[in-house]
Amino acid sequence: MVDRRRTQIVEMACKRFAERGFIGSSMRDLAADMGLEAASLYTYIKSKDDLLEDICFGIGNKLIAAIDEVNDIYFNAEEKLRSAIKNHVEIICADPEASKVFSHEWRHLNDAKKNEFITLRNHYEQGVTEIIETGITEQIFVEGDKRFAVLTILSTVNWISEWYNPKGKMKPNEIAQKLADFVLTGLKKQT
Amino acid sequence: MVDRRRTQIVEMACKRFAERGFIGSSMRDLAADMGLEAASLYTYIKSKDDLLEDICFGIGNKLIAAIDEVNDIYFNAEEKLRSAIKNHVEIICADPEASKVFSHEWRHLNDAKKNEFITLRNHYEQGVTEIIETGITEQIFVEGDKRFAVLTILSTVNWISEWYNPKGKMKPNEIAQKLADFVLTGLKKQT
DNA sequence: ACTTTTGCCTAACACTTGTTAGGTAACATG
DNA sequence: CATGTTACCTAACAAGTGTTAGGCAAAAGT
Repeated sequence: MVDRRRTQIVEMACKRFAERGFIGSSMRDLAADMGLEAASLYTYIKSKDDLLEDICFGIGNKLIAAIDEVNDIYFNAEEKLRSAIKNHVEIICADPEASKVFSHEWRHLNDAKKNEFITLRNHYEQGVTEIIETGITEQIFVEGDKRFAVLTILSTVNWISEWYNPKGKMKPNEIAQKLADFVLTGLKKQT
Repeated sequence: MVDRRRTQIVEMACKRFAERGFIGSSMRDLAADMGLEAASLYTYIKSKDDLLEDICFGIGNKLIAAIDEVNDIYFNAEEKLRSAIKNHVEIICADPEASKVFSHEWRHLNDAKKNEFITLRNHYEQGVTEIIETGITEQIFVEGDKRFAVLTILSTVNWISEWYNPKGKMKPNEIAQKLADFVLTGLKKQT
Protein backbone atom coordinates (compact mmCIF):
# COMPACT_ATOMS: atom_id res chain seq x y z
CA MET A 1 0.00 0.00 0.00
CA VAL A 2 3.05 2.18 0.38
CA ASP A 3 3.75 1.58 -3.30
CA ARG A 4 0.23 2.54 -4.27
CA ARG A 5 0.52 5.82 -2.37
CA ARG A 6 3.91 6.46 -3.87
CA THR A 7 2.48 6.03 -7.34
CA GLN A 8 -0.24 8.55 -6.58
CA ILE A 9 2.38 11.03 -5.46
CA VAL A 10 4.49 10.52 -8.57
CA GLU A 11 1.40 11.00 -10.74
CA MET A 12 0.48 14.22 -8.98
CA ALA A 13 4.08 15.41 -9.20
CA CYS A 14 3.93 14.72 -12.91
CA LYS A 15 0.93 16.98 -13.27
CA ARG A 16 2.52 19.82 -11.34
CA PHE A 17 5.94 19.47 -13.01
CA ALA A 18 4.28 19.51 -16.44
CA GLU A 19 2.31 22.64 -15.54
CA ARG A 20 4.74 24.70 -13.51
CA GLY A 21 8.08 23.01 -14.08
CA PHE A 22 10.23 21.05 -11.65
CA ILE A 23 11.74 24.03 -9.85
CA GLY A 24 8.47 25.93 -9.96
CA SER A 25 6.72 23.16 -8.04
CA SER A 26 7.25 23.14 -4.30
CA MET A 27 6.95 20.11 -2.10
CA ARG A 28 4.43 21.99 0.02
CA ASP A 29 2.19 22.63 -3.00
CA LEU A 30 2.52 19.03 -4.09
CA ALA A 31 1.66 17.87 -0.59
CA ALA A 32 -1.37 20.16 -0.53
CA ASP A 33 -2.56 18.59 -3.78
CA MET A 34 -2.36 15.23 -2.05
CA GLY A 35 -4.09 16.52 1.08
CA LEU A 36 -0.91 16.05 3.08
CA GLU A 37 1.77 18.06 4.78
CA ALA A 38 5.10 18.38 2.97
CA ALA A 39 7.01 16.31 5.49
CA SER A 40 4.62 13.40 5.02
CA LEU A 41 5.69 12.96 1.41
CA TYR A 42 9.05 11.72 2.66
CA THR A 43 7.46 8.59 4.02
CA TYR A 44 7.04 7.53 0.39
CA ILE A 45 9.84 9.19 -1.54
CA LYS A 46 13.53 9.76 -0.94
CA SER A 47 13.73 13.27 -2.31
CA LYS A 48 12.26 15.71 -4.81
CA ASP A 49 14.96 14.68 -7.29
CA ASP A 50 13.70 11.14 -6.92
CA LEU A 51 10.35 12.14 -8.39
CA LEU A 52 11.95 13.74 -11.42
CA GLU A 53 14.14 10.70 -12.05
CA ASP A 54 11.16 8.39 -11.85
CA ILE A 55 9.24 10.39 -14.41
CA CYS A 56 12.07 11.05 -16.86
CA PHE A 57 13.36 7.49 -16.91
CA GLY A 58 9.87 6.06 -16.86
CA ILE A 59 9.21 7.55 -20.29
CA GLY A 60 12.81 7.15 -21.42
CA ASN A 61 12.95 3.43 -20.77
CA LYS A 62 9.67 2.83 -22.56
CA LEU A 63 10.95 4.67 -25.62
CA ILE A 64 14.18 2.70 -25.61
CA ALA A 65 12.39 -0.62 -25.30
CA ALA A 66 10.15 0.35 -28.20
CA ILE A 67 12.87 1.46 -30.61
CA ASP A 68 15.04 -1.56 -29.81
CA GLU A 69 12.14 -3.85 -30.51
CA VAL A 70 11.46 -2.21 -33.85
CA ASN A 71 15.10 -2.49 -34.88
CA ASP A 72 15.29 -6.12 -33.73
CA ILE A 73 12.33 -7.39 -35.67
CA TYR A 74 12.93 -7.16 -39.35
CA PHE A 75 10.74 -4.94 -41.45
CA ASN A 76 11.59 -2.84 -44.45
CA ALA A 77 12.50 0.74 -43.64
CA GLU A 78 9.06 2.19 -44.24
CA GLU A 79 7.44 -0.35 -41.96
CA LYS A 80 10.16 0.22 -39.37
CA LEU A 81 9.64 3.97 -39.46
CA ARG A 82 5.88 3.64 -39.26
CA SER A 83 6.16 1.26 -36.31
CA ALA A 84 8.64 3.47 -34.53
CA ILE A 85 6.42 6.51 -34.94
CA LYS A 86 3.39 4.55 -33.85
CA ASN A 87 5.13 3.33 -30.70
CA HIS A 88 6.49 6.74 -29.87
CA VAL A 89 3.15 8.47 -30.33
CA GLU A 90 1.41 5.87 -28.23
CA ILE A 91 3.89 6.21 -25.39
CA ILE A 92 3.48 9.98 -25.40
CA CYS A 93 -0.28 9.91 -25.64
CA ALA A 94 -0.56 7.34 -22.87
CA ASP A 95 0.95 9.91 -20.52
CA PRO A 96 1.32 13.35 -22.08
CA GLU A 97 2.17 14.96 -18.75
CA ALA A 98 5.07 12.64 -18.05
CA SER A 99 6.17 13.21 -21.65
CA LYS A 100 6.23 16.96 -21.14
CA VAL A 101 8.39 16.48 -18.07
CA PHE A 102 10.58 14.09 -20.07
CA SER A 103 11.03 16.73 -22.77
CA HIS A 104 11.49 19.85 -20.70
CA GLU A 105 12.61 19.05 -17.17
CA TRP A 106 15.37 16.49 -17.66
CA ARG A 107 17.99 19.24 -17.44
CA HIS A 108 17.19 19.58 -13.75
CA LEU A 109 18.33 16.04 -13.03
CA ASN A 110 21.49 15.89 -10.93
CA ASP A 111 24.72 15.59 -12.89
CA ALA A 112 25.02 11.82 -12.73
CA LYS A 113 21.42 11.18 -13.77
CA LYS A 114 21.58 13.89 -16.39
CA ASN A 115 24.49 12.12 -18.06
CA GLU A 116 22.61 8.86 -17.88
CA PHE A 117 19.62 10.56 -19.45
CA ILE A 118 21.65 12.04 -22.29
CA THR A 119 23.14 8.63 -22.99
CA LEU A 120 19.66 7.16 -23.12
CA ARG A 121 18.47 9.89 -25.46
CA ASN A 122 21.47 9.35 -27.73
CA HIS A 123 20.70 5.65 -27.79
CA TYR A 124 17.18 6.45 -28.94
CA GLU A 125 18.43 8.89 -31.55
CA GLN A 126 20.80 6.21 -32.79
CA GLY A 127 17.88 3.80 -33.11
CA VAL A 128 15.99 6.22 -35.32
CA THR A 129 19.14 6.94 -37.31
CA GLU A 130 19.48 3.23 -38.08
CA ILE A 131 16.01 3.19 -39.54
CA ILE A 132 16.82 6.11 -41.82
CA GLU A 133 20.05 4.41 -42.87
CA THR A 134 18.16 1.24 -43.69
CA GLY A 135 15.82 3.25 -45.88
CA ILE A 136 18.65 4.92 -47.75
CA THR A 137 20.38 1.57 -48.29
CA GLU A 138 17.13 0.09 -49.54
CA GLN A 139 16.89 3.11 -51.83
CA ILE A 140 13.39 3.99 -50.72
CA PHE A 141 14.38 7.15 -48.77
CA VAL A 142 16.00 10.15 -50.35
CA GLU A 143 19.68 10.50 -49.63
CA GLY A 144 20.52 13.53 -47.60
CA ASP A 145 21.47 14.74 -44.18
CA LYS A 146 20.59 11.81 -41.92
CA ARG A 147 21.00 13.71 -38.70
CA PHE A 148 18.77 16.46 -39.98
CA ALA A 149 16.05 13.97 -40.88
CA VAL A 150 16.28 12.33 -37.47
CA LEU A 151 16.08 15.62 -35.59
CA THR A 152 13.13 16.73 -37.65
CA ILE A 153 11.23 13.51 -37.08
CA LEU A 154 11.95 13.58 -33.37
CA SER A 155 10.80 17.19 -33.14
CA THR A 156 7.41 16.31 -34.56
CA VAL A 157 6.84 13.39 -32.23
CA ASN A 158 8.13 15.18 -29.16
CA TRP A 159 5.94 18.19 -29.82
CA ILE A 160 2.80 16.11 -29.66
CA SER A 161 2.71 16.29 -25.87
CA GLU A 162 2.36 20.08 -26.21
CA TRP A 163 -0.99 19.92 -27.93
CA TYR A 164 -2.39 16.41 -27.48
CA ASN A 165 -5.66 16.32 -25.62
CA PRO A 166 -6.77 12.86 -24.43
CA LYS A 167 -10.37 14.06 -24.53
CA GLY A 168 -10.02 15.43 -28.06
CA LYS A 169 -11.27 13.54 -31.06
CA MET A 170 -7.87 12.72 -32.51
CA LYS A 171 -6.79 9.32 -31.28
CA PRO A 172 -3.17 8.19 -30.90
CA ASN A 173 -3.17 5.72 -33.77
CA GLU A 174 -4.73 8.33 -36.03
CA ILE A 175 -2.05 10.83 -35.04
CA ALA A 176 0.65 8.24 -35.67
CA GLN A 177 -0.72 7.44 -39.10
CA LYS A 178 -1.03 11.07 -40.17
CA LEU A 179 2.40 11.86 -38.85
CA ALA A 180 3.98 8.92 -40.62
CA ASP A 181 2.26 9.93 -43.85
CA PHE A 182 3.48 13.47 -43.41
CA VAL A 183 7.05 12.46 -42.68
CA LEU A 184 7.13 10.06 -45.59
CA THR A 185 5.41 12.01 -48.32
CA GLY A 186 5.20 15.64 -47.21
CA LEU A 187 2.63 18.29 -47.97
CA LYS A 188 2.92 18.50 -51.70
CA LYS A 189 0.51 16.71 -53.96
CA GLN A 190 2.10 14.00 -56.08
CA THR A 191 1.52 14.96 -59.69
CA MET B 1 24.19 54.27 -21.41
CA VAL B 2 21.57 52.90 -19.07
CA ASP B 3 19.96 51.30 -22.10
CA ARG B 4 23.19 49.66 -23.16
CA ARG B 5 23.67 48.16 -19.69
CA ARG B 6 20.07 47.02 -19.63
CA THR B 7 20.56 45.24 -22.92
CA GLN B 8 23.60 43.43 -21.54
CA ILE B 9 21.57 42.31 -18.56
CA VAL B 10 18.72 41.04 -20.75
CA GLU B 11 21.20 39.14 -22.90
CA MET B 12 22.80 37.52 -19.88
CA ALA B 13 19.39 36.69 -18.45
CA CYS B 14 18.55 35.05 -21.74
CA LYS B 15 21.56 32.80 -21.46
CA ARG B 16 20.73 31.78 -17.90
CA PHE B 17 17.01 31.33 -18.55
CA ALA B 18 17.77 29.17 -21.57
CA GLU B 19 20.14 27.01 -19.53
CA ARG B 20 18.47 26.75 -16.16
CA GLY B 21 14.96 28.05 -16.76
CA PHE B 22 13.32 31.22 -15.49
CA ILE B 23 12.59 29.99 -11.98
CA GLY B 24 15.88 28.12 -11.79
CA SER B 25 17.80 31.35 -12.37
CA SER B 26 18.21 33.60 -9.35
CA MET B 27 18.78 37.32 -9.51
CA ARG B 28 21.91 36.84 -7.42
CA ASP B 29 23.38 34.39 -9.93
CA LEU B 30 22.47 36.67 -12.79
CA ALA B 31 24.05 39.60 -10.98
CA ALA B 32 27.22 37.57 -10.36
CA ASP B 33 27.41 36.83 -14.09
CA MET B 34 27.34 40.57 -14.67
CA GLY B 35 29.89 41.23 -11.94
CA LEU B 36 27.27 43.01 -9.84
CA GLU B 37 25.28 42.58 -6.67
CA ALA B 38 21.66 41.53 -7.08
CA ALA B 39 20.26 44.81 -5.84
CA SER B 40 22.19 46.72 -8.50
CA LEU B 41 20.23 45.04 -11.28
CA TYR B 42 17.19 47.02 -10.21
CA THR B 43 18.80 50.23 -11.40
CA TYR B 44 18.20 48.92 -14.92
CA ILE B 45 15.16 46.68 -14.73
CA LYS B 46 11.82 46.86 -13.01
CA SER B 47 11.58 43.23 -11.96
CA LYS B 48 12.59 39.69 -12.84
CA ASP B 49 9.29 39.28 -14.69
CA ASP B 50 10.30 42.24 -16.80
CA LEU B 51 13.26 40.31 -18.18
CA LEU B 52 11.10 37.36 -19.17
CA GLU B 53 8.58 39.61 -20.91
CA ASP B 54 11.30 41.36 -22.85
CA ILE B 55 12.69 38.09 -24.12
CA CYS B 56 9.41 36.33 -24.92
CA PHE B 57 7.83 39.27 -26.73
CA GLY B 58 11.12 40.17 -28.40
CA ILE B 59 11.02 36.90 -30.32
CA GLY B 60 7.23 36.84 -30.53
CA ASN B 61 6.95 40.22 -32.19
CA LYS B 62 9.62 39.36 -34.73
CA LEU B 63 7.78 36.19 -35.68
CA ILE B 64 4.49 38.04 -36.03
CA ALA B 65 6.02 40.74 -38.20
CA ALA B 66 7.55 38.06 -40.41
CA ILE B 67 4.42 35.97 -40.93
CA ASP B 68 2.26 39.04 -41.56
CA GLU B 69 4.70 40.25 -44.17
CA VAL B 70 4.66 36.89 -45.94
CA ASN B 71 0.89 36.82 -46.00
CA ASP B 72 0.66 40.42 -47.21
CA ILE B 73 2.94 40.05 -50.17
CA TYR B 74 1.42 37.72 -52.69
CA PHE B 75 3.21 34.54 -53.56
CA ASN B 76 1.85 31.15 -54.42
CA ALA B 77 1.46 28.82 -51.47
CA GLU B 78 4.75 27.02 -51.93
CA GLU B 79 6.67 30.28 -52.07
CA LYS B 80 4.74 31.56 -49.07
CA LEU B 81 5.55 28.48 -47.05
CA ARG B 82 9.20 28.56 -48.03
CA SER B 83 9.45 32.24 -47.11
CA ALA B 84 7.69 31.71 -43.80
CA ILE B 85 9.98 28.83 -42.88
CA LYS B 86 13.03 30.81 -43.97
CA ASN B 87 12.02 33.79 -41.83
CA HIS B 88 11.19 31.65 -38.84
CA VAL B 89 14.46 29.71 -39.01
CA GLU B 90 16.44 32.92 -39.37
CA ILE B 91 14.77 34.51 -36.36
CA ILE B 92 15.49 31.45 -34.25
CA CYS B 93 19.06 31.05 -35.41
CA ALA B 94 19.79 34.74 -34.88
CA ASP B 95 19.12 34.18 -31.18
CA PRO B 96 18.67 30.53 -30.25
CA GLU B 97 18.84 31.28 -26.54
CA ALA B 98 16.00 33.78 -26.63
CA SER B 99 14.10 31.29 -28.79
CA LYS B 100 14.49 28.59 -26.18
CA VAL B 101 13.11 30.95 -23.56
CA PHE B 102 10.31 31.87 -25.95
CA SER B 103 9.41 28.20 -26.39
CA HIS B 104 9.74 26.95 -22.83
CA GLU B 105 9.49 29.77 -20.32
CA TRP B 106 6.47 31.76 -21.49
CA ARG B 107 4.25 29.90 -19.06
CA HIS B 108 5.96 31.72 -16.22
CA LEU B 109 4.73 35.08 -17.46
CA ASN B 110 2.21 36.70 -15.15
CA ASP B 111 -1.42 36.04 -16.03
CA ALA B 112 -2.00 39.21 -18.06
CA LYS B 113 1.15 38.82 -20.13
CA LYS B 114 0.58 35.11 -20.50
CA ASN B 115 -2.80 35.77 -22.10
CA GLU B 116 -1.21 38.35 -24.37
CA PHE B 117 1.44 35.81 -25.31
CA ILE B 118 -1.10 33.12 -26.11
CA THR B 119 -3.01 35.57 -28.30
CA LEU B 120 0.21 36.38 -30.12
CA ARG B 121 0.98 32.71 -30.61
CA ASN B 122 -2.51 32.05 -31.93
CA HIS B 123 -2.09 34.92 -34.34
CA TYR B 124 1.08 33.31 -35.64
CA GLU B 125 -0.56 29.91 -35.88
CA GLN B 126 -3.39 31.53 -37.84
CA GLY B 127 -0.84 33.05 -40.21
CA VAL B 128 0.62 29.63 -40.96
CA THR B 129 -2.84 28.14 -41.29
CA GLU B 130 -3.69 30.68 -43.99
CA ILE B 131 -0.70 29.55 -45.99
CA ILE B 132 -1.81 25.95 -45.82
CA GLU B 133 -5.33 26.96 -46.83
CA THR B 134 -3.97 28.87 -49.80
CA GLY B 135 -2.11 25.78 -50.87
CA ILE B 136 -5.15 23.56 -50.62
CA THR B 137 -7.24 26.06 -52.59
CA GLU B 138 -4.53 26.25 -55.23
CA GLN B 139 -4.62 22.44 -55.27
CA ILE B 140 -0.89 22.11 -54.75
CA PHE B 141 -1.10 20.81 -51.16
CA VAL B 142 -2.80 17.59 -50.19
CA GLU B 143 -6.13 18.03 -48.53
CA GLY B 144 -6.16 16.90 -44.95
CA ASP B 145 -6.15 18.01 -41.38
CA LYS B 146 -4.98 21.63 -41.62
CA ARG B 147 -4.41 22.04 -37.90
CA PHE B 148 -2.35 18.88 -37.82
CA ALA B 149 -0.16 20.12 -40.66
CA VAL B 150 0.32 23.47 -38.96
CA LEU B 151 1.28 21.93 -35.61
CA THR B 152 3.69 19.57 -37.28
CA ILE B 153 5.40 22.34 -39.21
CA LEU B 154 5.63 24.53 -36.14
CA SER B 155 7.08 21.68 -34.12
CA THR B 156 9.94 21.27 -36.56
CA VAL B 157 10.83 24.96 -36.66
CA ASN B 158 10.50 25.43 -32.91
CA TRP B 159 12.70 22.44 -32.19
CA ILE B 160 15.60 23.96 -34.08
CA SER B 161 16.65 26.05 -31.09
CA GLU B 162 17.22 22.78 -29.21
CA TRP B 163 20.02 21.61 -31.45
CA TYR B 164 21.17 24.56 -33.53
CA ASN B 165 24.79 25.48 -32.98
CA PRO B 166 25.84 28.86 -34.38
CA LYS B 167 29.41 27.55 -34.66
CA GLY B 168 28.32 24.39 -36.45
CA LYS B 169 28.61 24.01 -40.20
CA MET B 170 24.91 24.10 -40.94
CA LYS B 171 23.87 27.66 -41.72
CA PRO B 172 20.38 29.08 -41.18
CA ASN B 173 19.45 29.37 -44.85
CA GLU B 174 20.62 25.81 -45.42
CA ILE B 175 18.49 24.61 -42.53
CA ALA B 176 15.52 26.54 -43.87
CA GLN B 177 15.91 25.04 -47.31
CA LYS B 178 16.25 21.47 -46.07
CA LEU B 179 13.34 21.90 -43.74
CA ALA B 180 11.12 23.35 -46.43
CA ASP B 181 12.05 20.48 -48.76
CA PHE B 182 11.29 17.99 -46.02
CA VAL B 183 7.95 19.52 -45.16
CA LEU B 184 6.94 19.73 -48.79
CA THR B 185 8.07 16.40 -50.16
CA GLY B 186 8.87 14.14 -47.21
CA LEU B 187 11.37 11.35 -46.87
CA LYS B 188 10.20 9.00 -49.56
CA LYS B 189 11.81 8.91 -52.96
CA GLN B 190 9.50 9.94 -55.76
CA THR B 191 9.25 6.99 -58.13
C1' DA C 1 -5.40 -6.90 26.02
C1' DC C 2 -0.82 -5.80 24.26
C1' DT C 3 2.38 -4.74 20.80
C1' DT C 4 3.67 -3.25 16.35
C1' DT C 5 2.99 -0.90 12.27
C1' DT C 6 0.91 2.55 9.45
C1' DG C 7 0.08 7.11 8.13
C1' DC C 8 0.21 11.08 9.09
C1' DC C 9 1.35 15.41 12.00
C1' DT C 10 4.01 19.76 14.11
C1' DA C 11 8.20 22.12 14.64
C1' DA C 12 12.27 23.33 13.25
C1' DC C 13 16.77 24.02 10.58
C1' DA C 14 19.54 26.24 7.47
C1' DC C 15 19.28 28.43 3.39
C1' DT C 16 17.61 30.93 -0.80
C1' DT C 17 14.28 33.93 -2.96
C1' DG C 18 12.89 38.84 -5.18
C1' DT C 19 13.00 43.28 -3.85
C1' DT C 20 13.49 47.93 -1.30
C1' DA C 21 15.98 51.58 1.39
C1' DG C 22 19.55 54.19 1.89
C1' DG C 23 24.36 55.19 1.36
C1' DT C 24 28.88 56.29 -0.97
C1' DA C 25 32.72 56.90 -3.96
C1' DA C 26 33.88 58.42 -8.72
C1' DC C 27 32.93 61.39 -12.17
C1' DA C 28 30.66 65.35 -14.95
C1' DT C 29 28.89 69.80 -15.15
C1' DG C 30 28.12 74.54 -13.67
C1' DC D 1 35.14 74.66 -5.94
C1' DA D 2 30.24 73.17 -5.53
C1' DT D 3 26.72 70.59 -7.24
C1' DG D 4 24.37 66.82 -9.38
C1' DT D 5 24.50 62.44 -11.46
C1' DT D 6 26.03 57.84 -12.32
C1' DA D 7 26.80 53.38 -10.98
C1' DC D 8 27.23 50.75 -7.88
C1' DC D 9 27.26 48.99 -2.80
C1' DT D 10 25.62 46.87 2.02
C1' DA D 11 21.93 45.56 4.87
C1' DA D 12 17.75 44.06 5.53
C1' DC D 13 12.87 42.27 4.80
C1' DA D 14 9.42 38.87 4.61
C1' DA D 15 8.49 34.89 2.50
C1' DG D 16 9.45 30.39 0.69
C1' DT D 17 12.76 26.29 -0.05
C1' DG D 18 13.87 20.93 0.72
C1' DT D 19 14.42 18.09 4.34
C1' DT D 20 14.92 15.85 9.15
C1' DA D 21 13.48 14.64 13.96
C1' DG D 22 10.35 13.15 16.79
C1' DG D 23 5.61 12.38 18.16
C1' DC D 24 0.87 10.51 18.21
C1' DA D 25 -3.58 8.46 17.21
C1' DA D 26 -5.78 4.82 14.70
C1' DA D 27 -5.58 0.33 12.75
C1' DA D 28 -3.67 -4.36 12.41
C1' DG D 29 -1.58 -8.35 14.16
C1' DT D 30 -0.94 -11.59 17.93
